Amino acid sequence: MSSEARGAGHVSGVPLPALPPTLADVAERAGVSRQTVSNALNNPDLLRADTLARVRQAIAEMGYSPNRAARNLRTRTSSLIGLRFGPAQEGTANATMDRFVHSLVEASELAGYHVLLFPGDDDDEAVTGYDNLLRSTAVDAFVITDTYLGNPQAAWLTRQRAPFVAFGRPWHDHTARHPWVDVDGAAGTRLATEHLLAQGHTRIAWIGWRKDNPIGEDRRSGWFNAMHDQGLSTTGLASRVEDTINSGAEAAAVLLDESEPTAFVCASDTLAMGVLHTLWIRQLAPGTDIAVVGFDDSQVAQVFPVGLTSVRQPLEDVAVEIVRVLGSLLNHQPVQERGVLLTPTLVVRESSGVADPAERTAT
Amino acid sequence: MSSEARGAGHVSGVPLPALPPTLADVAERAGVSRQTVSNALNNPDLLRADTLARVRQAIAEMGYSPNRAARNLRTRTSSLIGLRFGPAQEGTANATMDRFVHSLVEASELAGYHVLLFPGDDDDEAVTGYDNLLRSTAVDAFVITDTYLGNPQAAWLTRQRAPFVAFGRPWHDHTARHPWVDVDGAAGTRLATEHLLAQGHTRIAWIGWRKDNPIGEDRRSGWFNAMHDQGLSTTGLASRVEDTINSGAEAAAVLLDESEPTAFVCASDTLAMGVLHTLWIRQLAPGTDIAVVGFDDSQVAQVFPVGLTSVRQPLEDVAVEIVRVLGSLLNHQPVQERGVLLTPTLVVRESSGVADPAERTAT
DNA sequence: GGCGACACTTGGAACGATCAACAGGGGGGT
DNA sequence: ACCCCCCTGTTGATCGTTCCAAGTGTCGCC
Repeated sequence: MSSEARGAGHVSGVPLPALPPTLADVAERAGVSRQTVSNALNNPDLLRADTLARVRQAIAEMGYSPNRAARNLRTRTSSLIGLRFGPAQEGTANATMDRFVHSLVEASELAGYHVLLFPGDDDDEAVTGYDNLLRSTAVDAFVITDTYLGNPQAAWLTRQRAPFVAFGRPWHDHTARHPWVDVDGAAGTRLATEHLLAQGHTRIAWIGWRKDNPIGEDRRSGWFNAMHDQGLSTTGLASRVEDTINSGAEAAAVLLDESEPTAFVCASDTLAMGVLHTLWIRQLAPGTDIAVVGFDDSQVAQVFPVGLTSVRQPLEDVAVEIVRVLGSLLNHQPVQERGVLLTPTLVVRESSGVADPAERTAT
Repeated sequence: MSSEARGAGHVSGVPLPALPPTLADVAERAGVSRQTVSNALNNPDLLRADTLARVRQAIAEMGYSPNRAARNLRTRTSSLIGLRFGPAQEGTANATMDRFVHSLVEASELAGYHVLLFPGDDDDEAVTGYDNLLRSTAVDAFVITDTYLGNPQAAWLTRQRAPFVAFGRPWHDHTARHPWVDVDGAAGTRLATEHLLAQGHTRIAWIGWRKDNPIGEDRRSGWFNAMHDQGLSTTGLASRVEDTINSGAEAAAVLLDESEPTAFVCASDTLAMGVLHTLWIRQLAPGTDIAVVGFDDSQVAQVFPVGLTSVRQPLEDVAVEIVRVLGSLLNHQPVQERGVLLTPTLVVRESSGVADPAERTAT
């Protein structure tokens, strides 16, 4: 084992002693005072180069790492970001949350934060969770993920002056003043539609969610505007249904019978799976006879034998943005933008009719 | 708003003051000393009933909650359980991890713990993560989830005397002495096989993973033994492939051609999806012509038009067991069992040939 | 009435870090 | 030669809780 000084990522080969070393221990070994060691960690610029090196060596030799609790107590921070991890959404093909959490964990780590999960099946439980964590100063900030109509969580957190960033726009609440990060769904469906237009399709159908869902209407507008920009009619080419495979399959059947579209853009991969199902039943080849594009790039889309072309949300970027805004918030720096809107990409696979797309990505 | 005293779940309607109340504030209001308030929280038995009530009322009125950092510092605990949240496994139909994390979060909450996520793409990064969290006393214990052959994480944690519980048996390391909780995969596939046998199938094929995967071999043994218990031959009925849809589809095609099975038991839903694909191509109706059973009860299984019968791991129970063992470990109580093995259930859907199963569950 | 046992309560110290304020040394300007 | 200030590093106090050992009151018993 080398004895050279290493940085924060140091991993000692020896077992942890019963009581880990403290700042004072390191100070004594390095022949300096506690505060100097503290400065070596938090304000290295204040130290002379040789002193800094000496302290760092002592830190490395002893395998010292600052006690979290003590630091938290003194600085009134925790370096923890709270995230409600509600009940698993079984029964849908959507694993967006999973991917997002991964991205958030990584982005947080880079910014020196960790992610703390807490349960909460409904709004009341969620608020109780927020309240407990806030009162006990267990977390520095929150990330909230569902910003559906009238969600009381954002309003409650705002009232408590708790720092938080939302993944998702405050669709119905124009008075909301909290920072948010979201993905431009309309841009995604426009991308999908233009991808199909570029291949000569003119009768491109839409299968989306019910009208009261603002996210669904947003995605729909991308298809709608892309069509009309080309002077193409959308009459009879749109359907609004529940987000289930069966609904998607039925809607596709009806549209095929009544309007003879050559391509489908869907508000979700779940609906797109329904379309694929109908195509199979009718012996129509996805990609060759009829093109299909989904939304979310779910596991099903990736894994299916006929790869499903799908709009992919840049969740990694979303997480990075959220952490960035959170950082500004916590350092009392002004947050320039109220909201950040990111553009998704299109993952092209066989179902949209491009021969051997080899997982191409269009932007 | 009522002014009656409420318990720990109290949610105040008023915004949080700039500085939350402390133990001393509550003590002053209740006309007692700090220690008495502390006892009211941690050792209520020590207080006279009327004093306890008075203190509790003050706590409720002020919306007091003990400062986490101070408590952690003093007691050298954090009430946090560390869980590595590695890279998302895209490209498989498996969302087991997601469901497990949810269960763990809920079970932890009930036991007074929270779950802390940290990244780590490979073993080295994971160990670095463990090391940092341990040295800074940021977590009380760990839960580790992948116990594949030669995983150095368990050995490292053992060497550091860090409390941890593994989800998964230490398959290859018989010297391992750490506690673990796992699901009996063989029992699951036996359940699946016997379910098919009960419906008159005798030529039941197996599609599993490569031989070097002990989990796959375990699951295979359940099918194998169930068949032989009935005096049925398994010759030519087994296939070992990669865990992809395409591999499953190819294996199914070969088996159908060469051995004419009437049912398939698969080591994963991913492979089962492949089987379904081959059936579609060959115009064979799943459930009616050929029965199929998967493993993991993934979203795909639940969501597919032809519901996929699948073995479901009792992840909720796994989480509860893990937290229980963790609790014993942290309270220095002896842990009776080295390992806990839980039995999965079978979720019956259309693909196994039962008419209108209506999501029945067999145990 | 006094004494001891018991039950409950109290003030002081400690956990380990950071904040605030200050001490000594050296260099530059007047 | 003097003053001042910057640079570097030190000391005492503090965050809010729990542990420790001693204090106070009440009660029963002789």
